[in-house]
Amino acid sequence: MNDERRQKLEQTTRYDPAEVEGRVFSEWVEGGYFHPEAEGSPEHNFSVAIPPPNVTGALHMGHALNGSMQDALVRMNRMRGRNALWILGTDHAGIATQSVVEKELKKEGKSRHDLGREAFVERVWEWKAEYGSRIVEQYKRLGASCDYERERFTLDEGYVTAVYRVFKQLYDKGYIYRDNYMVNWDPGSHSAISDLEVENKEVEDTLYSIDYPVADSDRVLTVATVRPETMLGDTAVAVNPSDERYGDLVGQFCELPLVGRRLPIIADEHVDPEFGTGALKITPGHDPNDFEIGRKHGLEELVVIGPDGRLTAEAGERFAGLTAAEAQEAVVAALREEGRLRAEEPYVHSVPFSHRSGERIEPLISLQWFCRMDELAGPAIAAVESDEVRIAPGQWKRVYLDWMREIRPWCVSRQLWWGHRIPVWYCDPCEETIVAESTPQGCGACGGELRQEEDVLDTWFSSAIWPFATLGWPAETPELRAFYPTSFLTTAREILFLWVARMIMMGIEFPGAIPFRDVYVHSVIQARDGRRMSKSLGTGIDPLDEISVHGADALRFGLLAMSSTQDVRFSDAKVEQGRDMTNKLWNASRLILLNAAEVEPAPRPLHVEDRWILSRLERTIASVTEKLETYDFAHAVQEAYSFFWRDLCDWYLEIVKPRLYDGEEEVSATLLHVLERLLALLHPTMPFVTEEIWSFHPARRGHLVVHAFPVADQSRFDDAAEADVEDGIALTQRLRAWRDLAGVPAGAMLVALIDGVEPPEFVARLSRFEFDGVGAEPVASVGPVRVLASEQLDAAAVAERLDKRREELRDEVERAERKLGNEGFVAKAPVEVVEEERGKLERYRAELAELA
RNA sequence: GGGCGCGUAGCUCAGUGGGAGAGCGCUCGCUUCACACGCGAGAGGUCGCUGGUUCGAAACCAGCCGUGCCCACCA
Repeated sequence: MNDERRQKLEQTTRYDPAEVEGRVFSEWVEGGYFHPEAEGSPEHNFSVAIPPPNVTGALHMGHALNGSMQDALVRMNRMRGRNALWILGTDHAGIATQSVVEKELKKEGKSRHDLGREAFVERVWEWKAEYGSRIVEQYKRLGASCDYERERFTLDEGYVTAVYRVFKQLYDKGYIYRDNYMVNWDPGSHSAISDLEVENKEVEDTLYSIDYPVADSDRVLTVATVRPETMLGDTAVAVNPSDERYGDLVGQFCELPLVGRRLPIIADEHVDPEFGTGALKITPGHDPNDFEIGRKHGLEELVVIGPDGRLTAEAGERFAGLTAAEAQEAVVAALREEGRLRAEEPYVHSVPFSHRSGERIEPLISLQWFCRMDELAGPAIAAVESDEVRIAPGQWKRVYLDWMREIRPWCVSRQLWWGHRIPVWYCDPCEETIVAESTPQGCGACGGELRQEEDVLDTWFSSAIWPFATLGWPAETPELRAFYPTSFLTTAREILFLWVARMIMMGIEFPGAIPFRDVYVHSVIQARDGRRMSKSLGTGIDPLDEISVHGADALRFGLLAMSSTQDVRFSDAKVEQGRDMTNKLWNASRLILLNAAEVEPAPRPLHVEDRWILSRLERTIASVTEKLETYDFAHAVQEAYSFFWRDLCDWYLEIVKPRLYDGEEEVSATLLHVLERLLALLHPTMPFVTEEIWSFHPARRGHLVVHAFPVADQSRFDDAAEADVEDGIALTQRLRAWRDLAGVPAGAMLVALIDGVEPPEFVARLSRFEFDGVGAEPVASVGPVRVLASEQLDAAAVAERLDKRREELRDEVERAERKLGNEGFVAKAPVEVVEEERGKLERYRAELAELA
């Protein structure tokens, strides 16, 4: 350390993350530490594919937690000398990105249709070029050690190749097909969306009961509906086959009010005889259940509501052109007028909404592309059942399996412009359909001109191949050979089905191997009040703000410390605890670095406390490592905290200060050794402050980011030293407490004698006692310490203190006696437990006798 | 309707069969030569309720109450 550096260390009494983080991060990037060569095998390397954030996105707490966990593991494995790759990139996020640019256009008074498809897509690319890297920059603020040189985008050139290859192969296998089918139509984004993008919410509607007259009879069938406007598309009325009330009507017809259409009365198991009158109107065009029933019975599928949410000509000229809401009003009015409305009552039920746009889903029949999932699901189920892919915590494994076993076809087409345009071409003259990986020259059959499918693929279709497409698949790249399968994936549970399940299926189908070994489903960080963190609710907490105020290490520590398997509320206190820790790390390091003699770091124990701290250090290394390896980040960081704060700072540093100030070589070497190992241990979770401190460490040969990760040295475990020092600490605390309660001034030195074995030297010093007192009368006992009378002591306060202690001891003795007096306990409890209890009882009795 | 969680100190949370813990907050005392983002000492809990298993339950089982999430096509 030169004079300038030493001066900086001396003068900086407070750790300043803002001054450190940018500088240190640049050093890492310039050092190329985050960019591994594509060498070695996946078994020896360590790789993680980041859950690609949306290009439109800003870093939120979920990313920050997720990133802190991934970075901890990537850094730990990099320090272990493994080739560690953290793949970074962003997702084109079809609907989200398209909406952002459409909003921009709207400010200019234009719509995407004014621009036309090509110009609009061009415009989105421009937007992406300008704003799309924001979130990547934010990951850097967090300290994420991603490979920024290998950044990918789900719409970049190579990625499109991979997506088209996948589509074509699934099509050739017969999994992908086109069909007219009931889909979730999102009127907000004007597109079909998948089941997984639908969110059910409780809504209060009105349940209308409507009389449908039975043809050639004076009977009526009363049906109930919350959407009377859909009756215009009714093509049947159904009853349960076992329902005796209607048995004679099955096969007959009734007449649809307002329209006059003859509706067959059919029998279907799906109808619940208990609900309402037990008669169900069937609208195959606008209700998923009715659609199923309609297909089963070969009913006509009338479309009376169009994709624009307005009634179609099919609904009759009286209603055509109205919005669904207007039509509902008109239909109800007309029914009332005709005396067909039997009842209206408030009705609470759950209704599907678009997760994307928030609008109420309009179930529609439309021509879409689907992917059959059964065949893909089989091996993906087996992989998880056999723990080839391990999902933790355990309950999520079952959730995954349950969902996979019930998997349904996936609607993969979206009526958007921004995304992977589906690689299908149609030849209108000869009605040929061509699926190809690249644009065909013309129709092979008739040579005619081709027209590409207008729809794009669901964004999740491209994210499903993320772990291997990012490594260059379908080309056989060195990256793919070195880093696939990846090692680890961490994710929020909300995308377990949307993303994780699909990656497993695609990984097995295409590269032919699972995409990752371990999946860890992390907790959700809620707002401080327990609500969801969300921008629209105004409950979001910006990780960048936290980093600006407290530093990235503080936020990382806080998030890891508060994370667990259950959802937790964001805790400012935990981030502040992390901030305090960075500051204290800095200051404890200053104490060591500025005072240590010039020696090589090495364990050189002279006293019991030296053996103790070395033992505690190695045990902490073992334990923290084990917890990181099992994704128990919360306990990992809190245990490291507790070793550092309590063992090292509160006790060891206080104990050895005099030796350190004396320039003793042994303690200097030991402290430098402890500091080196501690910095390395903490680096994966608190990378900035540890790297910065390391830059002042005399043993530094290179950056800490590639320093060896410590391996616990079990030969330093020392039960005897730990017991002796822990006893000394306990005695010190009792003496301090005794002083406090007896009202002794903090600075006063007391005199005492030791009865029996001398405790470690530090006990007297840290409790401000002199154990060589002579001549005076003993006034109290604290363990083996006989406190002697002196002018510092107030006799009344001492007496009160003694009374209190006697009271405590009597309680303890009584408790232990009661327990040992229980025959069941003595007979059935393990011997060690009983022996331990006997030992306690003896000690309490002895101390009580002393005080009597 | 099915499934999964949670209910422990004022707050946020650990703790899964042998004497209730952490961080923050609170009280008292410290300008002790690394750190007041600090140091020392404290106060504070019938572990949601009821029953059961056990020598022993915050922990295991059952029921109840409260609360959160996921899945599901009863109009």
